[in-house]
Amino acid sequence: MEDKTTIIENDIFKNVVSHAKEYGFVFPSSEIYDGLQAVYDYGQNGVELKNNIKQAWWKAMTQLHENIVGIDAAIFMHPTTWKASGHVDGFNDPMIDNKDSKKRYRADVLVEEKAAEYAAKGEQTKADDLVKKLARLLESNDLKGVYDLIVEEKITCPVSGTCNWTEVRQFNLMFSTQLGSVADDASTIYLRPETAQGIFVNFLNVQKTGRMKIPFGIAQIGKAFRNEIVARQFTFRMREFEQMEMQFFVRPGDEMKYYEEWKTLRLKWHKAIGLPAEKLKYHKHEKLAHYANAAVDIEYEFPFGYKEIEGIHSRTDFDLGNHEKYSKKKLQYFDNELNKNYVPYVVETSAGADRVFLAILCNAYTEETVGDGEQQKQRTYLKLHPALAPIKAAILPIVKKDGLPEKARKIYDDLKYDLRITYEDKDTIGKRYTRHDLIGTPFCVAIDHQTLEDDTVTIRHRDTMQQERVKIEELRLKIRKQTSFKSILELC
RNA sequence: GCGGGAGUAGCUCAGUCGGUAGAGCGAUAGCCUUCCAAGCUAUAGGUCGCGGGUUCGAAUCUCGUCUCCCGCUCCA
Repeated sequence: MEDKTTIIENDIFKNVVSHAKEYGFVFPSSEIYDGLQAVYDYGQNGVELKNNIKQAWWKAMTQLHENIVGIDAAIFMHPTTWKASGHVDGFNDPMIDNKDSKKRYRADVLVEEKAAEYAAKGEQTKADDLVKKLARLLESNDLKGVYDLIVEEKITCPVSGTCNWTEVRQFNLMFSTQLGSVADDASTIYLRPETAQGIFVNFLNVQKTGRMKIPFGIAQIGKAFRNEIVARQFTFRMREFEQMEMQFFVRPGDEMKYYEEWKTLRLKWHKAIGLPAEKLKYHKHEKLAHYANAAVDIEYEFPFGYKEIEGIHSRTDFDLGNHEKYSKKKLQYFDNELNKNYVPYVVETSAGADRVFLAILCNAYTEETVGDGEQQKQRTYLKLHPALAPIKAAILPIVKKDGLPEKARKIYDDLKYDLRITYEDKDTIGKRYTRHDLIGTPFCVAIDHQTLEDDTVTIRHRDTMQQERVKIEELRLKIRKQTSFKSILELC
């Protein structure tokens, strides 16, 4: 029973992926060259949808909170940034696999365990030598040396008991590149693995120039890059992805209060953009990252299971504190009420734009059987929130003659400055309705012969297929009202 | 990284015993048409993922490689 459900759900996901490609939402990157693993491009409809999601987030953050402002920091940052953040040391692990048990280990951990074994047996010198040797090899990035050491020491896999190892590979989280036209070691920099650090290094700039008073937040939307061990599930886990992050700076000791507040507010936002409450849940982290003292994920029930779409972390003063240490610049705030300086604590909300996009797309994808008996047929459409839909309305003359196209063009030209709309007169009206259902256009405006007589048109609603007749002059207000971000923001 | 499955037109897929590739939908240009993809005509689109090998001949057999999917592993 459960298997059957999984299969059906996987089919639905496959359909969503196909649909995303066929209707211009998401294409595999460099597809003509066979694609590039875990990299995807957004197509003509995808970019509109994604931009709308980002706007809904940006407005919810900056427009609705007078104490939150936005920035747009560069992707390139000073290399020391990543030492301070812990990314350089924390995520450079040498990995090794045992070919018999198929288990993967941290190579350095295997050697350290061996050393501990020696120590336990009272061979302290031997243990110390081994640890020193390992440190030297890691220092010089000598992976072959680490492998040789493991073989030399006859370290076996605890599961298979064999010494049949693969070579030692480096797991590098960050992508590196060269800054400047002359390549040398000194100019190696990283593509940022998270946007947060761009906010932290600008903490004082924003606080001072914006005269921000704690508590306050800095929001940012931007690309981030990570090498993933396994990159899978379509756009869910990509090497290049976009984050929507907000760092909220608070008085030390207040962090749990704001952590709870943002936990609630962020869930509300996901509901407001159309994700159903029953498919959203919190997932509390038991194991915390090096920088956090509390962490929770907001998960959405994708066809392939509950997965994280946003993380809310209490990051303490870890980041600002470390940047103080490494930069030797004081990153503190003078609190008038307390009459003292301190390094603020940080509550982070970090949503994946691509993940929210995928959740919205999965949720919107609807296959329905409509009609009875012989008339019964399948209908596929995207039930997108009107404010998020790539195209807000299609302007369609019911036939391509009798002056209807001209009349429709006039309406289109009049509305195009206010609304993202399209004009189409190819094919029967039914086909055109269907085409727009498939990309989630909420409204289709039909111009018929009656229009020529009394300046009224019909509006056909995507979800219900119901039509209403309205005056041309009412169109603008009516469509703008229903596709405006206000309907989302009011729920945030 | 390991194991399993797959890759043929934009999409979904056929393709027999090895004999130089098809359908449906979609697209394009028209015709017809007053409301939900279904009428008519025409057209475009594929070195069968890529590269070797076997063969007179490979979409088909074989080896390698790349990409995707499922499971394991790892993960902030």
